[in-house]
Amino acid sequence: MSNPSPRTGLRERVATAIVEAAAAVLAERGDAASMSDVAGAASVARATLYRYFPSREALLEALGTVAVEEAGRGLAEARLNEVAIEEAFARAVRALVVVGDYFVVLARERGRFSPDDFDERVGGVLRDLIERGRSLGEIREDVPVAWLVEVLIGVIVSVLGAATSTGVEDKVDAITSVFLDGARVGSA
Amino acid sequence: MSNPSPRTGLRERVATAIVEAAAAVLAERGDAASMSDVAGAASVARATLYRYFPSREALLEALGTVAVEEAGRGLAEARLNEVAIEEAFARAVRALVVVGDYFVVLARERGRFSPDDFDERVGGVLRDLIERGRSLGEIREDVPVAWLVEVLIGVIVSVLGAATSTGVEDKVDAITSVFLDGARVGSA
DNA sequence: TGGTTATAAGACAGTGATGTCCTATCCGGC
DNA sequence: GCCGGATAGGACATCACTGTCTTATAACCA
Repeated sequence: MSNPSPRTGLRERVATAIVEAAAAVLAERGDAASMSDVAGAASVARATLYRYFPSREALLEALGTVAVEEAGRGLAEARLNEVAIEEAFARAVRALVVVGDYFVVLARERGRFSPDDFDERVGGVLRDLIERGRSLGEIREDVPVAWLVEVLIGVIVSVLGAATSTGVEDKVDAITSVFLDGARVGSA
Repeated sequence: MSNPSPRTGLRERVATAIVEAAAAVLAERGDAASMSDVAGAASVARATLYRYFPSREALLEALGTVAVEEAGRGLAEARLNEVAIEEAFARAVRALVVVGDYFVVLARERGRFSPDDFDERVGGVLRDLIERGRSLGEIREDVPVAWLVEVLIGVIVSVLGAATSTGVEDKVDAITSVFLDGARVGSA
């Protein structure tokens, strides 16, 4: 009895596998997905799913926590305010694209759980980035910051949903470039 | 008995009022909204709601049909291929913004009902518009058309969701301008 | 191999939403 | 004022999902 629980390693692996499956299923089918769907996607019996997460709410919360954690950590590690605006946007987008389905679910379902955490660690960071760009004269001021934040999130989610099997950098480049410079061919 | 059904005028009015309420509720709460929520929002008894739409599925389908119809009609009447690209995008965006909550629900829930109708009357039109812009050298070719279509839809939905109580033209201008030229301050 | 623990599979009750039905009431047309 | 259809409000069965539990089996560790 040296360890409090002997198989804590495996347990954590299965837990993350379940959350991963939940993210995939919820990203695709949205709220309509049931616990059976999640269990099936995770190749796990429904009872096992409930052993790991005592309720649907608990699973959703865990998923949201992981998503906010990863997105927030990625954004924090990106040192956005230490690089030029364009590079900062590229890093921010990359940090969120890497989160993948987790971020899609988070963006869609934020407000139902932990809207404060999301705002503090993701929304607020994007807002700060945009405002820094404004103060440098690089980001337009004729559109409310809140709209730009929503648009950026929306563009990321759209591309993540539309992308079939492209590499991460392709998506990051496309999102960053379209968000910053639009769909029109630049004069450059 | 000159008319097949005497109160057909009122009936239609109530029906559209119900669908309107459904669009508002579903746009805000998503799939989580129940028939009771819709009935409440429409200020109608639940039984009455079921008299007009025999099932939730029927209500959703009616909502989707109206949304596709209005969006498709607006796009068709916009004569997109008779004006310059920028004006065409503005008209397309306006046609979809005017649909409001209907379009938000449609964009979010498309694929669950009538994905073909949506593709034919909305998605395809946007795709054609983008491809015309490409052939004119005005729209970038380094991002897949499908992505651009999704991004445009995503931007519209994002702004519609973020906008508090702004006028339609403000939203249209912001969406069109951000989609075409991005969030960065142009060199112009 | 033997003992321990997680798991799969399924039965089960609780719950909330769906869809049906009924009755008193209301409202528009005469 | 009167009448017919529509509505509000609520009771009711049904259904799907949730969450709990049991048992036989499988996986793991020593």
